[in-house]
Amino acid sequence: MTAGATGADTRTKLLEGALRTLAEHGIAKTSARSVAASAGVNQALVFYHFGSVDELLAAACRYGAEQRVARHRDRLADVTTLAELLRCGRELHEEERAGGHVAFLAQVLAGAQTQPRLAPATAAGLDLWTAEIEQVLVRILADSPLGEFTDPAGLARAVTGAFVGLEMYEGVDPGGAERAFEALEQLAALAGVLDELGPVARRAVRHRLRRTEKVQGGA
Amino acid sequence: MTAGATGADTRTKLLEGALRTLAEHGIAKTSARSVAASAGVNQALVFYHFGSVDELLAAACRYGAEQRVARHRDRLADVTTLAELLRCGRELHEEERAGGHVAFLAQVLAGAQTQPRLAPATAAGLDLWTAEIEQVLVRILADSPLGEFTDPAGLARAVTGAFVGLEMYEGVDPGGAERAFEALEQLAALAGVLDELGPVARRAVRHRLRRTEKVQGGA
DNA sequence: GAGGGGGTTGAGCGACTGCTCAACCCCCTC
DNA sequence: GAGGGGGTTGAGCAGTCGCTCAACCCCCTC
Repeated sequence: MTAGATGADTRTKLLEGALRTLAEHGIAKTSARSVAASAGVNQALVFYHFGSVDELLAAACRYGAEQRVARHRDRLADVTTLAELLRCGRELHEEERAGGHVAFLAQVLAGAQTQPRLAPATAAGLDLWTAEIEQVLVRILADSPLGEFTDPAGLARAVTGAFVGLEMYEGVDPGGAERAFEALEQLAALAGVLDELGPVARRAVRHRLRRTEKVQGGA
Repeated sequence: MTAGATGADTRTKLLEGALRTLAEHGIAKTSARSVAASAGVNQALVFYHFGSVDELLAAACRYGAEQRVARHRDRLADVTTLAELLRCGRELHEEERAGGHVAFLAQVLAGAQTQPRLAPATAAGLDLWTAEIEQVLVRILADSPLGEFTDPAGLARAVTGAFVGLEMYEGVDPGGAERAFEALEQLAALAGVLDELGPVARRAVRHRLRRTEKVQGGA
């Protein structure tokens, strides 16, 4: 009502209103007026503080990703096993889905496909997760025979993409994500087997990889 | 121009116009007028043939998924290895991305998160892919020691979700999907190792799984 | 030739969009 | 007390939205 505030909290109100609107109503119905209403603020302030709706969404994307990553960083820091990483992802899935805290990323991600101005911010938001996951993967692969044959950065990107994709799939067909996570956890257990086999596996893997590369090179 | 046509091809014109508009301009800018313009048809026909924009999008989602799955079914039928499946996915990624033929699914998927009327059609479209992938997985796992420990249906859903997620990630940050696919292909090679180890691996996997279940049950 | 129905058309309604703007409030500095 | 600037407000413009509708064209049946 009054104008006594610093104005910085109006910015955050708008950012959080944008995240809420994105998650609840989707990017198609996210407008200056709907975000402002969710933030309890006049719609003209969107343009005063951010210049345009696109810039607000880009800022909200970064803001939301930073918040979420920071919130889960501690838990990810404890992960040292592939199985633990999957359990962590599953918990994250269940916790955040209720609050729609991951949904906003999916919405902006869809919008960014055809809106060049949103793409950099969305990529930055996803990269925040990818970087965090890469650190975990490096730790996991450090004392595993798999370590020398995999690229943690590429794998981290695959994990981030897979998580967002699964999250969206779950949104339109609830219940399937649980089975997917269970299947992936069973697969993760197999990786543990290689750890136990040790040098034998290491030699077998090396042999197998050479064959694979030959086949790929010949095609 | 003239009205001599059966009217059925106006329907398909609209469906393909919808797919084109979704892929090129995103769901936020997909309207009756924009789709009709892309189809070279009057905008009122959207409501005559489909009743509403939502219904057109739902129909287009099903139509597009069926077309794409049918187009790649033959190639998937030849896949008998995890490595081959990944190579196939990579080829599909590179071929379709140029034509935006997968992008429409991602767009409708995002819209369906908050638009209940779109969800069933989107889920059906994704399930078409998932069912196809599940068949491949069953074939792959048939004579592998992994077969008895994994759930093909859950895994298929994970694969579909991961593919769509990666596709969208690539859309906002091009170039990373290649590294992701390479990393996954290296991982797939490891699965082949287990095949070669045969009964030894089978026993080790069984042992490992029992331990994993115990840990999960205790937590 | 009269009638009818599937398919098509352009105009138009009310609602909503991004964005602008003059006016205003509050607080700080002179 | 005068002035100024950051922050806020409601009204308003031009454009697009989903959707409706009366009119129309073509072909088929009597």
